[in-house]
Amino acid sequence: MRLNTIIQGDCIEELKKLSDNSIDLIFADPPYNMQLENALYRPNNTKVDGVDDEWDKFGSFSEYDDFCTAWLKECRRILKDTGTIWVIGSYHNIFRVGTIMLNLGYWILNDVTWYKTNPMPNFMGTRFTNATETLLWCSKSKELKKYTFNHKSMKKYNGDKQMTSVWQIGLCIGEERLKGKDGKKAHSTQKPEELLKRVILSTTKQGDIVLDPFFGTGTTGAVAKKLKRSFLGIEREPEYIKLAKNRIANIKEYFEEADWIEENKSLLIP
Amino acid sequence: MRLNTIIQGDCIEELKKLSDNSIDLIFADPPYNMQLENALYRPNNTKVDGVDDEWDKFGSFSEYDDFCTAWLKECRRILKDTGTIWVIGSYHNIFRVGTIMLNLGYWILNDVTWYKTNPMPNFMGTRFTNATETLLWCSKSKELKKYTFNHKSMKKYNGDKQMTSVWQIGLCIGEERLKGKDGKKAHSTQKPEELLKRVILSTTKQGDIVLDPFFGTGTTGAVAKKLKRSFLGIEREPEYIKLAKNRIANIKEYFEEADWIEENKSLLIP
DNA sequence: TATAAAGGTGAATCCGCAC
DNA sequence: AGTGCGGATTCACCTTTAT
Repeated sequence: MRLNTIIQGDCIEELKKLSDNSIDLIFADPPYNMQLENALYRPNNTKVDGVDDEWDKFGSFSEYDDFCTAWLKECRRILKDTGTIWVIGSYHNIFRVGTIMLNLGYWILNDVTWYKTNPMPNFMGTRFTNATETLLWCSKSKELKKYTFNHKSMKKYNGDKQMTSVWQIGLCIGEERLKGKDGKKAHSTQKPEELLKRVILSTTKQGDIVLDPFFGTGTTGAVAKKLKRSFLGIEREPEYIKLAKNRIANIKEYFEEADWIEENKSLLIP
Repeated sequence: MRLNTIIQGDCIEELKKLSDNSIDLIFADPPYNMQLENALYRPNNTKVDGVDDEWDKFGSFSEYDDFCTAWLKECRRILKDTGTIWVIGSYHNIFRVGTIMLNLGYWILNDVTWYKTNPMPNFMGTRFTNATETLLWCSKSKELKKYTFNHKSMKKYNGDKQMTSVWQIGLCIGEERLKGKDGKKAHSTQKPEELLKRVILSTTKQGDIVLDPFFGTGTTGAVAKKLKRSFLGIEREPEYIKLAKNRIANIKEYFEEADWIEENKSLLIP
């Protein structure tokens, strides 16, 4: 298995080619199946540039369920027994994803809430501001208890208090947000690096292999590199792969990990 | 239909006796199916008094799914077209509940995160502190858009900023927590009144009928009374009913609702 | 140059009535 | 069910333009 590469192809097909029990961590940011129908306008009459990508369209709940069952089943097969998986979603899809994972035998360790510090408001005043996304962190099964969790590191990272399942993190905007040649956002759902930093720092050791089956513009790969983990990405769109490769190649600064290293000396690769 | 009463009996059987399109709001706090097998101990070897009630035990996912499908189906039948439903749960059950609701045709309006200000830590350091529960707020279907949502009131309640889907509220402890004759907590999962206050204030008008099919020790009834709404409770355990009746009868103070009244004059009952 | 004002934007299931 | 139109509706943060 060649590491630190991006495989171009269909997620399920490419997952099938990977070996049993070979991956330490999976981070998956699948399509949410948002079911948006009409355009949304702000109070000043500008149009919201929402998600209307083809990759987010499914014909029915049943189609979406079949898709998720297929890739989640492969993920469980290729995960090591000490490995865990993270799946991120919104209320549009996370309940279906959670049920499918439970039915496949996954064991939920935490439902982590990404509490957005700067969510888009509900302009019409018809609901509460939707301020969260949910991450499911799961082991392969209830019986497997030797999964990696760097409790001390996360406690230190959190100001010497045990980190909770609520993570207050801003949206990916500004410098960090990748732009296309037209100056517009290159990917409609790029995740903030801080989110991936917490994921990778908490649930991998140095040298572990992190797989992202919906690689997009490569936030998982970028953070893995900055934290000196190996990564493997699967992505269908050549345009995203191009951006991701360039992004990762240009990384020259690494995250400070002094605390983590201090607490995990025995895990370090010589 | 006699209002402001508690019906003793099986939740599903009693729901079946209620009329179509007759309820304005449902708040449901069903069994979570926690699947706790071994006792949990604190670092000092004291045992954690968790949920170990018979009513929280189900033989399998399928049994739990059947149970939830049955009561959620009845709830959808008895809700008015302008009504909505809230269901609270944890990661143990909320994904199954959410999927069942979607499959029954409910339409998710928000997934509200109850962010506990004082959650129980993870003593073993094996996971992140589980600091949330999730509330699903749903209408009967996608097409029904005339549900009650007191946007302005909630905005005022929240310091003149739109209220988000994250509610920071403490656990129900201290004076508010009902105790049995032995001084121990009377109910293992009593919810804080602040939670119900936000639910009822945001999604009912004065005089509306609020149904709680898992009434327990009556937090829903108590808050409904304090906010001058009518309530209807269903509860199987006579012991809980006794406590709830006494609790609600003793209420003499009402929540201040000046802001709400100011913003909703047209809705007031003469 | 510095500060202020104006404009843009983010995984969004976002109106209600008359015809 | 679809269309048209009057009217009510937003928060944090970053970028660009104006003073």
